[in-house]
Formats: sequence, C-alpha cells, structure tokens
Amino acid sequence: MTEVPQLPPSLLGITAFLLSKVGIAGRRRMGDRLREHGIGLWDMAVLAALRDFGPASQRELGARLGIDPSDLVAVMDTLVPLGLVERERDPEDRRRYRVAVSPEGLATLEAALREAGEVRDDLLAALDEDERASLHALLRKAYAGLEPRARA
Amino acid sequence: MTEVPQLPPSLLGITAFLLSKVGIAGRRRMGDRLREHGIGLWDMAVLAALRDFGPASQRELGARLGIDPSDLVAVMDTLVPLGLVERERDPEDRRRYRVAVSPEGLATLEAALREAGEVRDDLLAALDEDERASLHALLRKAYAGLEPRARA
DNA sequence: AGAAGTCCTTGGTAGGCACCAACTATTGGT
DNA sequence: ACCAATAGTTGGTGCCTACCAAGGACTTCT
Repeated sequence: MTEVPQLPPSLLGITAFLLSKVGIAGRRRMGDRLREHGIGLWDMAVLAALRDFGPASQRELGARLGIDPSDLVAVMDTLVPLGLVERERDPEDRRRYRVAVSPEGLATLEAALREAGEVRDDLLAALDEDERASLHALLRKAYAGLEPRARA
Repeated sequence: MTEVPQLPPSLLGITAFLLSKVGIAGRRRMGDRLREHGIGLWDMAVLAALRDFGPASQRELGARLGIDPSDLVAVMDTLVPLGLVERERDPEDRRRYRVAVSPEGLATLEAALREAGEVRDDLLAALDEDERASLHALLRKAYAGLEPRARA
C-alpha cells in the first residue's frame, strides 16, 4: 500500500474483498508485533497449541495446525534455541520428538495474546464493544462452517 | 492446508486470526474462479475502478487501488490483449495512457461480480441472510476506519 | 533551449505461504 | 532378520504480494 487508496464501490460491496483487506492488515500488524518478540505467526500458533492441548509430536502439531511437517522444522528452529519449547525424544518411540511449552514459552504466548488484543483494538477502532463482539461471533461461526471443507 | 486442522481455542479467540483465515479462504476461492475467466484479482479491481470512476491513466489507477505503478504493467499486459480494456495515448499528454473498460471488460466484470456473490455464499454458508448483511456492514465500518491509517 | 519533473516500463529484490521428493533413523509386523 | 510404515529433516519448487532503482519518452517551467 503505497498511497491511500480510494477504492471503487463495486469492490467495497464484496464481502470477500473486505474480509481479505482487513484480514491482511491484521495479519501484517500481528506479524510486526511478534517480530519484536523474536517469533512469527506460526510460532505463536504452535505455542498456543502446546498450551491448549499439551505436549505433542511435531507431526501432531502439523496436523492440528495445518502446517506441512517440513515447514514445522523452521518453526522449531526458532522456538528451540529461544528456549520457548522443550524438545526431547519420546522415550517410547525415539523417532518422535516430544515437544512441550516451557515457562518462558508460556510467558511469550501471553505477551503475544496481549499484542493480539491490542491489534484487535487498533484494527477495529471504528467499532464499539458490542460490534466487535458480534463481528467476532460471526467470524467464528463462518469459520466453523468453513473448516470441514477447508481441503476443497 | 493439507489436513483438516483442529485449532487451539487460544487462537480462535483472536479476531485478527479469524479475519485472516476467512479472508485468505475467500481470496483463494475468488482467485480460483477468476482464473477461469483468464484474469486475476488485481485485474478485476482495475476493471471495477474503470467502471466506477471512468477512464484513467495507469498512475491514477495505481494510486487509487494502492498498486505500485510497475506492478500495474503486468495487469495491463493481461487486460489489453484480452480486449477487456482499451488503452491509447492521452492526446493531451502523450506520456500518459488513457485506459478505459471495453464492453467485453464490462461483461467480464459483471461475471466476476457474480462469482464474488457465489464465493460469499460459499464462504459464509454457516450464516443466514441477516448475519451476512451485518458482517458486511461491520467489515465496511472497520475498513473505513482503517483506511486513513493504511500507510502506518 | 535547458532543467526538472512525470508516466510508463524493465528488471531485480524480498518475504510469506503451500507443497513435494528424497533421505535417515527408528519402529512394528511377520 | 526383513519389509513396510512413520517421524523428522533437507532442499527445492511455484505462486503471490510489495517494493525499489534506473532509464526512455514526453511535458512543463524558467
């Protein structure tokens, strides 16, 4: 976005267009903020998955988050050196890793979630509390209906 | 998205995350459909701008849509050979082109807008009419508040 | 006429995302 | 012991978006 655009009404009438625009803006802001914590969006997603679901192998993480296993390697290459996750071989099956969030990882995740809240406030500055809540509810509902067909 | 993901609740609580997910899904679907018409998303945006605002130079189009002038060249390289726009040197300033939609371009744009409607129905299948309308209104409001700060 | 600025174009950079093939180490089944 | 399957890794592809630098053609200002 080099200039402030004055978009054609035809496009502003397209829900998917607005969704994409606002979504990209949010993603970008989130990425910028996380960069200051030394992590990326996928890293945050992995930390969240580990906190919500407990320790897992990389394969499980990939399946859960929809990330290709090979792309997860890069995520681990970020998280492990930072000490945000603990990774050790699963003693019962030494092909697998057993990945768990560390206390530092939890702290970073919480900081990231706070950033997410600020991004929301920034992104939805034009909406009041009720509107933000109903937008969130609508998106969640739409996304839930979308997920099963995500492969199509 | 290789597998059907089961995302952590922590992430589903983030509005920006949902926005991005649904937005990407919509963008992808839109792109797939437009590809069958031989055009891309930017091409559609340019057609819409030309219809809504009338003929313009490439520079004006770029400023209006937030596309870098150099990237607009590729768009024109698509639209001109397809006959969807008519491009001639501006007789009053021969540095500029004067780009206008052709009748074929209008027809293609209308087809694209119909596709957009179908994508919306598909993307928001879980929402009823009222919910879709209010989602659209909320997004529009949020986007309007966002635009002035788009450069930040 | 000369300088400075504008419009378009070419070509290159950079990042993100999604995906795939092939390899090693390890496991379980027979 | 051997074969098939699995977990992780490496290295590579393709696509899309965004951006920047430089140059040729043309205009406007002085």
